[in-house]
Amino acid sequence: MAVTIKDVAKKTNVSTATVSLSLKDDPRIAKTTKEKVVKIAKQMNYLPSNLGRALQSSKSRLIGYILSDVSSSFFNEIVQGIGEIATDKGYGLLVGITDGSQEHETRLLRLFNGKSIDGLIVSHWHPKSVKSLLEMNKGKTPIVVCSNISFDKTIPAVVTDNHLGGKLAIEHLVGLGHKRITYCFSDETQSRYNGCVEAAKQKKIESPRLCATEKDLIFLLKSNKRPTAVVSFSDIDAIRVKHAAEKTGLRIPQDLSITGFDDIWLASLQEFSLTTIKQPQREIGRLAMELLWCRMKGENVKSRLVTPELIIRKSTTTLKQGA
Amino acid sequence: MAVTIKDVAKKTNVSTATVSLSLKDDPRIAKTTKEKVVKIAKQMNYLPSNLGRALQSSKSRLIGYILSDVSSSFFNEIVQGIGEIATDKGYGLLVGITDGSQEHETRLLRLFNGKSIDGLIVSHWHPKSVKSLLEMNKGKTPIVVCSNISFDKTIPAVVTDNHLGGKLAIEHLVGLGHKRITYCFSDETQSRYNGCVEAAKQKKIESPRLCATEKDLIFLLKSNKRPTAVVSFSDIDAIRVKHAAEKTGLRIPQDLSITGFDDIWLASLQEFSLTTIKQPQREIGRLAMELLWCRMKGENVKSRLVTPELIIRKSTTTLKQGA
DNA sequence: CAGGCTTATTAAAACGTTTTAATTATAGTT
DNA sequence: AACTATAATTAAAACGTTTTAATAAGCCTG
Repeated sequence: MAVTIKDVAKKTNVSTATVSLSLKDDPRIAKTTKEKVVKIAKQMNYLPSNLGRALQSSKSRLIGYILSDVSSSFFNEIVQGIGEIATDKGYGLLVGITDGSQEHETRLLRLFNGKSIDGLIVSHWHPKSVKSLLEMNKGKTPIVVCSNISFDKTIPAVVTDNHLGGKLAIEHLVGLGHKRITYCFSDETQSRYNGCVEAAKQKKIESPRLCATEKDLIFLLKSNKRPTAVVSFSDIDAIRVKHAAEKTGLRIPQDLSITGFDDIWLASLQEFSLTTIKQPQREIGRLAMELLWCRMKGENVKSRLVTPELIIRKSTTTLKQGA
Repeated sequence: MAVTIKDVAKKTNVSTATVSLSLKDDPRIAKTTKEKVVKIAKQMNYLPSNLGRALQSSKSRLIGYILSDVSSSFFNEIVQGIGEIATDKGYGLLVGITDGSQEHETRLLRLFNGKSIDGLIVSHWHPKSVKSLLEMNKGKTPIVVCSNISFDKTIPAVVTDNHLGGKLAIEHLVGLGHKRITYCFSDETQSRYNGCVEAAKQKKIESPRLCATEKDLIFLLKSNKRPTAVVSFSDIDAIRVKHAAEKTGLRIPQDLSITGFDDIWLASLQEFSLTTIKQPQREIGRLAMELLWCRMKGENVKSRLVTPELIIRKSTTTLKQGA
């Protein structure tokens, strides 16, 4: 149906080779022929089929992105960043959402493999997939990890400097006079909490306590040596903390200062006005794609730490004297 | 690098045709040969290349999805729904984010065209793209619209019954005793507002007033015939309404009832606890992909209205007597 | 055993490109 | 005029499949 290179060749009275060469402005073709071909090709609305090209070059000009869940606002921006650069470079972005299911994930990986993607960005993976990912990466499909954690030193990752993020939060709170700080809830990355611990040591306050559930937190908040501030693993966690605190009658920020992490859209809403550690998500996505691009060109690249930034809003305040 | 059908053929001492036929369990091939081929193919880890197939059949087994912005929680769920069904059917999902820019959009369309997608789902389009979309749809690339609005009767759409949604909101509020209701802010779809108007007429209350900006709303709320309830176009708008109301000293819901639309994740948060009209987003995505699938098989399909549902939370309450 | 049927297998073409190496045409030297 | 060097073009192969039509092999049947 669509017009092929043969059609153009026929119309121009020239071989397909000449058409191909002309269209990429090869110096071997005489200027006059080139012009004629280009003109007619445009006239016929000729668009080279990627399928043909892909087969010939065994490059599909497709890259894959695997994540577990788009509904977390966090990854939206990353997708956007990746898509932006991918489109710029003329690559299509094949998105796979695993929903956290390992079965979905292997299915996707197989699907992607069949599509002969030229590269893969991964934001989430099941332990069971690691082997096949490493294989792909060793083979012809370079991988870049774009997440909170990197899973293998042989695979470059774009990761926020979580350690620094933790430190920033603690330093901010200590600056406001806080001395007893709790860390909620999860600890996926390890390094955020570690950053907190290190900063606490430097600032000579007691090491922040780790608290895993709302229930534990409420218990802690009711004790007589309750924390005056909470560092949360994420903005979402910060909201959980806020709810728990309000349940025990504490007001934010007068009675309890809270910091988040990520700076998702929510954090800036008046209701929350979360002081948080911002990750430049879009930039992270862009960077991941840029790195992948380098790898696809065969260059060697190293992992990148991106720098988080403290955003001060209204969920933190100076410690009341005598509290 | 990868093992091809030829490799398998060689190893089995049989032609590529036999391998191909065997692998799809064609009755023409003798049982014994079939078994041998299948066994060896599996042994060699043979995976047919989609590129080869695609070229041969001029079907890429790729479908495209175009939206303007993933960061709106609304579309996340839709992507998820589409992706789910697409993967089920063995299709890869090519996602394109236009960011609202028409330039991006044409670039994406071109890119997708080059990738020879077998179908396209569209959640957002620039008026200037309509012509080329209609062309694609007439050609070999069926399109399904998945959005608040459908843009052409020749293209099937999956759309929430917005008219009903508007009615549901009004009926709920009237049931609570409200008689003076304002509609905020945008009116993209027309039909939500129309639904409101119709329900108002049926319930014999004055027709809801349309209010386009926060400023106008504040002015209205300060007037002595202020509305006692607001129907918002979206959950996000509902939050804007809430802020505006609080700015003028009104409490939610005692002084002003508010309904949202969509039921995004945010709406269920304690801080907002929005009464809202839920759209089954994931289901919408799934349905869109199912329809597209039918169209790709050549079947004729009609647009589908999906039914919204009233979710009652705490942002609406009975009208105080004498207000 | 020639002729006719099945059944099993395969050669070859096709899909749309790109690329390499070969061919042809042109101009330039003696 | 014969030859060579250069420039311009192209034939053909390759990429990995599927499919169609042809061939080959085996078995009956009269």
